Amino acid sequence: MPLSTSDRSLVEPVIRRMNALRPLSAEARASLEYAMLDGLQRAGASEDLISEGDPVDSVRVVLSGWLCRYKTLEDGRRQIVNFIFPGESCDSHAFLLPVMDHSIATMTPVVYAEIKRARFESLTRGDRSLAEALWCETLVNNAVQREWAINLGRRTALERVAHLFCEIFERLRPVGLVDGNSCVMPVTQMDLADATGLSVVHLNRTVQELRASGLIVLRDRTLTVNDPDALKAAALFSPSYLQLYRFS
Amino acid sequence: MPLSTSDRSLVEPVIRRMNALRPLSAEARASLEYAMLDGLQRAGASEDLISEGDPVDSVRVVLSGWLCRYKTLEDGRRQIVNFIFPGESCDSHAFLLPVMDHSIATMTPVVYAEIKRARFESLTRGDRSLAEALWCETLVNNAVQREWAINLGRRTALERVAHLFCEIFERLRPVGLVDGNSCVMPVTQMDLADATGLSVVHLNRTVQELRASGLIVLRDRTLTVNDPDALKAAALFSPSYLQLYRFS
DNA sequence: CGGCTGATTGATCCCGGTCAAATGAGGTGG
DNA sequence: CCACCTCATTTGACCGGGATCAATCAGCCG
Repeated sequence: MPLSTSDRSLVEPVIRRMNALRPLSAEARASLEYAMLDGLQRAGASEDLISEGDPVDSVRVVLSGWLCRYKTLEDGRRQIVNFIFPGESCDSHAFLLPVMDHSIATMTPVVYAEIKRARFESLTRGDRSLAEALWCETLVNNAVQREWAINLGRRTALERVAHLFCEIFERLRPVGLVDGNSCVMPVTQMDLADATGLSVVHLNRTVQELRASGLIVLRDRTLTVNDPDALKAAALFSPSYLQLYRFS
Repeated sequence: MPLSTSDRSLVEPVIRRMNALRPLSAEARASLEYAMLDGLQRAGASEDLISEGDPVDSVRVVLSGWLCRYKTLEDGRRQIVNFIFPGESCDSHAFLLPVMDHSIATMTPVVYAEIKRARFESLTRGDRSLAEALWCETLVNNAVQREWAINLGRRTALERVAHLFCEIFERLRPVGLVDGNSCVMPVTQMDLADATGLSVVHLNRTVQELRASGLIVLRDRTLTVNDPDALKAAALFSPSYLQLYRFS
């Protein structure tokens, strides 16, 4: 479908984020912007963009909406291993690993830019700043993944959910998606359960425990945290792994 | 301490591994080998090589011994988030992220090569093949980290331990540390517990369950798996995430 | 109004944690 | 060679966090 030139403002946060990860040359910035505008796509909620085992033939950059990376076991058990938020990219390893080891699904309607492999390679060939920014993103991603491991392995249900909420808040903030003490929470409790390694039932009870203790307000797909420090304390949350200083 | 020229054979597996990840130019290979031989180090068991929050000022490549990446919570709970085996490197992000988000400890005595940041940068500046091999290593690492997430979040105790054993086997094999159906298992049950998110007591009982069912023999720091397929089935293990085809 | 999806609640069970003690297996010094 | 210490493995008893199963409730949409 046709997209207006006002889409430029749509890709701006991506450029800003990449540039914060690693300073981009003016040319890299321009050609990235152009490539993104060239490949704008939309997807509905609950669609698989790519599945485990699929060949990787393009890089996707998220402009709006929430996605998740997940893996499943043969018998249907499912674990969301990470979220993907606006400004982040999906498959920056397009040309290094041939097939996906996990799946990527939309959790909400999504707008993203798809850059084909060949084009992406020509983007990074000439200028190493873009490749470095993407590598940097991979490294931050890796750090997030490690934090998720300790979350799943060693935190209690309450700590896990609180920690996830803290992380979501801090990751949405630099892209302007946090408004005061609130942000949208457009996903189902089933998704939150799969992200925290809990059953839906117990996730629900844990959310209610957080509500009862006054740590969160979760209503109408909106999460409000009146006392962020209290929530962080309950979650044993320390944001250093997110490398946020880069975005300030 | 002085190291003989026979150390060349010590670094050879590293070169081979890097080359499998991404073909290295002859110069890259030579200068990497030289840099490693120049920075050989030893460490005893149970030492922290670097801790969460420390600045990263060098890249370490493991030549022999087992290490682990771990994170801890304020109250002492500890999660091993990954193992590091011979041929693998520790901090390939030396020049992109300034401080460690996790700690790295030896689990056995270790020999490694330390390449200082400045030297490392000059290694990658001239030739992009080495940087790409390291990026590739980071990506594989990332995939392993995701598998650990589903291991911790969705597998039962028995599946987790079986899965860890399968992974150890497959990661040791390409560096020649698997002998038939056996490999060394030089770590304590406490370490295995911290890697699987279990308590030591329950890990012990799970190991005994694996023994009783005939899936493993674990004795004298040696792990033997007589029927690898059976163990893989019990673990719901599928090795694709390890990208092993590269090493065959 | 019926059907669907997601949130919530209740009852019950069991996997895995916790606490505590016993057993082994080196290592060391007398 | 033995006494002793330390660290790792193992076992037992008990408990509780979170899973499971099932039913109800609340929107939302056609």
